Amino acid sequence: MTSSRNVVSQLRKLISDGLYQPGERIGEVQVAEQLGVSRTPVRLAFRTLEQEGLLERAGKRGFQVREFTETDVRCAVEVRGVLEGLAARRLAEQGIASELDAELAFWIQKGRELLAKGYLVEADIEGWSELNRHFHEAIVKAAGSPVIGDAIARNNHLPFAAADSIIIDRQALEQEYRKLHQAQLQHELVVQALRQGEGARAEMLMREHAFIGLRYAELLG
Amino acid sequence: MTSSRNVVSQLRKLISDGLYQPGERIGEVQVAEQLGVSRTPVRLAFRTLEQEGLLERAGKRGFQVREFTETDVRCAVEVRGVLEGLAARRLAEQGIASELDAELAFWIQKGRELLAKGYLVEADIEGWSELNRHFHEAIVKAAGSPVIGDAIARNNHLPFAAADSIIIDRQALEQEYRKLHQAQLQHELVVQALRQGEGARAEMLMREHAFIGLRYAELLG
DNA sequence: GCTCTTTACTTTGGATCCAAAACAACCCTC
DNA sequence: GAGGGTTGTTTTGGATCCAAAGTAAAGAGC
Repeated sequence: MTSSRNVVSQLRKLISDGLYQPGERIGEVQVAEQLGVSRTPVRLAFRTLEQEGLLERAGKRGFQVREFTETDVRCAVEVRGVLEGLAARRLAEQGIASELDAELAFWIQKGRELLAKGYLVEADIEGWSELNRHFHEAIVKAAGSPVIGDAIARNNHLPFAAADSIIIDRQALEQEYRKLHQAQLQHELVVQALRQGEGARAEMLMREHAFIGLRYAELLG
Repeated sequence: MTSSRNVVSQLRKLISDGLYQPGERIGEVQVAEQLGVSRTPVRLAFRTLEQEGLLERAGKRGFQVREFTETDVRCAVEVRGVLEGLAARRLAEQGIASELDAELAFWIQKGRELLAKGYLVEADIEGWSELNRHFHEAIVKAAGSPVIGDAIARNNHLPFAAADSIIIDRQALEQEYRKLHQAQLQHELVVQALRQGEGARAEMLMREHAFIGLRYAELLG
């Protein structure tokens, strides 16, 4: 289990680092040697990564690294949007427990503090990524069924689809500050809607929020 | 590959047939013997089924059959609804090719023919399942990116979530006829919306359509 | 010279073997 | 009698071996 789990995550990293190019055929022995294990855990990992969508069957034999188009990226983001929107709507409809309310308030507060000084520094990127992930996870988790969370988790395996994969341009922290500021506002609006039991509004806000990493840059630049 | 693929689908069947109870621990050797193969393909299959969500890790060792609550079922149906809704909206927004238009028209026509006689016979169930699957697949496929289709496919691995898993009560074909009649109408409305480029309407119709197997019975009874 | 066939090599799939980890039962000690 | 440690059994994970399928290359026939 130790090694097997590691092989999966190591392979994920190798792929997203571009060591294995999209469309490139990927062999069991090759990977096994590179990671210093036998073929067995690699074979197991291939099956997992196939299901995750990072690998695909290459013809009649073996696997290849899946390649993603612009449209794929956009779709993956939209998929996350509708799924998180669904989670938010369900949550608003069933009402939020005071414990969850406190947790969301906590991450909202964290966001305010991070943005309070009016600009971004390098270290803030990690901080935002952290609070953003917690915020989204809290909502999805509270939606009542692991099924939605699983669907999101599987979608998030596509490296560009996860909520915390918001592309941050370290060269343009000024612009990124405005983007995160907007994201923070959206977080606060979502919480507002959740508290009021406004299901449709919470859903739409979450759906729009998913786009922030995708097409906000040009507007907020 | 032959055997490996088979092991996955055979196991899926054994699980959904209830031979392995939800929550029950499932051992590699046990399954291997039952299917007459060695442990290797079973181990591979377990990883696949874990990702599909039918199995889950049982503590520190092995797997167990996942159990699903009422809420899980409802959520899985809703997940399919929002995803197919997303596909339909994208499709409406980008416009449908004449080839797809013809295909959808074909399945619509099939549905009309099946329901034309005014009642259901046993054999119609299979026929409807067939055309229904084709109809849904055509829309999802045409939505432009495999990402949405993959997300739906993964969700459909939950046996009760797939569009063609509409529960048909063979004892009450009268009632089922009304249900399928309603489903047919919804199909036609979706096509209408798609042709008109009415994205939001297409989306909402698909989302509602997902519920038909779930909560229509009591109303149409 | 081109194509088809056969052969050799590469790579994956399945089975078996071995080691390590987990679980359970038992015994010993306090 | 209870708790903890130890031992033994079960089960999984990793490595290796063998067979089968696929691909590529080379040779023969036209």
